Amino acid sequence: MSPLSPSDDDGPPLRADAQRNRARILDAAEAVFAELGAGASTEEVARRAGVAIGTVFRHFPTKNDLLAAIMKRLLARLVAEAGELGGGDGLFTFFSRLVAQAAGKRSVVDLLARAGVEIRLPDTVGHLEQAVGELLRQAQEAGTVATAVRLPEVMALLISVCQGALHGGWDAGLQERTLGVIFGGLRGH
Amino acid sequence: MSPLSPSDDDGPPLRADAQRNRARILDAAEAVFAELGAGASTEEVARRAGVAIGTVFRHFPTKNDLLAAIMKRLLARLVAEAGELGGGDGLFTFFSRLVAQAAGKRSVVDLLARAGVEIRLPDTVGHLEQAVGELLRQAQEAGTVATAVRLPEVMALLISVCQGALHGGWDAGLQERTLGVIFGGLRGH
DNA sequence: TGACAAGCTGAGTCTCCACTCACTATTCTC
DNA sequence: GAGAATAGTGAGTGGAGACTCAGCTTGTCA
Repeated sequence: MSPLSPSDDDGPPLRADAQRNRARILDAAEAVFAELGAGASTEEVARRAGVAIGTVFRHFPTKNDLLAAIMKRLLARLVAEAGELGGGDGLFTFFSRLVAQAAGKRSVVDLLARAGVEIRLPDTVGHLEQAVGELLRQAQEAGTVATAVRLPEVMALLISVCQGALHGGWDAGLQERTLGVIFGGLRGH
Repeated sequence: MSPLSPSDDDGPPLRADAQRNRARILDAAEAVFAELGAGASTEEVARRAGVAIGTVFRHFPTKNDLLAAIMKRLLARLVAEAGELGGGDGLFTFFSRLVAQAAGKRSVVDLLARAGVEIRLPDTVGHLEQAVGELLRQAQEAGTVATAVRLPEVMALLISVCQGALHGGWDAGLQERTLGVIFGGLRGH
């Protein structure tokens, strides 16, 4: 893994054009990887962003760095989303939203799956676990989730169901029924 | 997709050495893809099988054909395994065994996920659905699974949980607790 | 056992893709 | 607005991996 990518560290601030391009590249990469999976070429990202390929590599020295940067944004968004939920149904809502996203976008899941393997993002992943943990706590307090349920299996289910939704191309009905089974299991009865 | 691979069609029977090599290639491929995922090189498969790479391509004109052949064997085994189970716990046992396999081997899941995407194996996948459907029917008859549960969500959960186990590297305890939640959901209370 | 078909071999081709770098263009600073 | 620093460009490099094929080997069958 390269050292910190520009705009992450505290080095000299980026030039205006560089900031613009960096944002364009991130957006393009997110879209491209969402459509084609993490196997999509860096060239395609550059084309979509409207920059030369060299520019992509200037900002993200390796393809992995680019993936990591996207992953970080995605996770940060999820954490934010989780942070806004709560109460008895927060955890369930979070599950549903994640799955709905996963069914359409390869990136979320393709990347989620890589966390901890090729990409190291312990902090951000930790934050997500923390946020989900809080949702779990609130749900258990409200009595909508059995107290025997622990965080690791909730995370495991979250990842599983995203993977499944992605690969299986679930429609809305199947999503609902599948989650229904899991929610039943979480409730305990 | 290429036409039928040798030994699937009814053309002239394979020569003895060809049969031997075909079997070796399939075994090697299964092992290699299990370890390294479907991205492993055909060269590695040839090396492990102790044949030249040309031989692999003689038997399986494209890498996809090779993957399809392995997939077919894997699914056939799963169907056979499902066929031997039954009663109130058959479905649960099947789930547990699949997940236990998935946690160790990339192939099962990596390939399961591709069914219907790159690889076309409608018959065999259909057979698996049929076999799982029978397990579901028996479990519902025995009262261990709620009657509201339908086959599609069972398949969806099966695939999800395999994906999750694969990517997350679950240990035995996590497997058990995660499946516990799902089993609870299937039971209905 | 000889002859022919079937199968095996592996160096070589082709394509794709991550990544580089010498050069040019833009922005910033004073 | 000029000079310096920063950023952009895109043809080029290197490597990996799927797939081919001309020549050699082996099994089969009369």
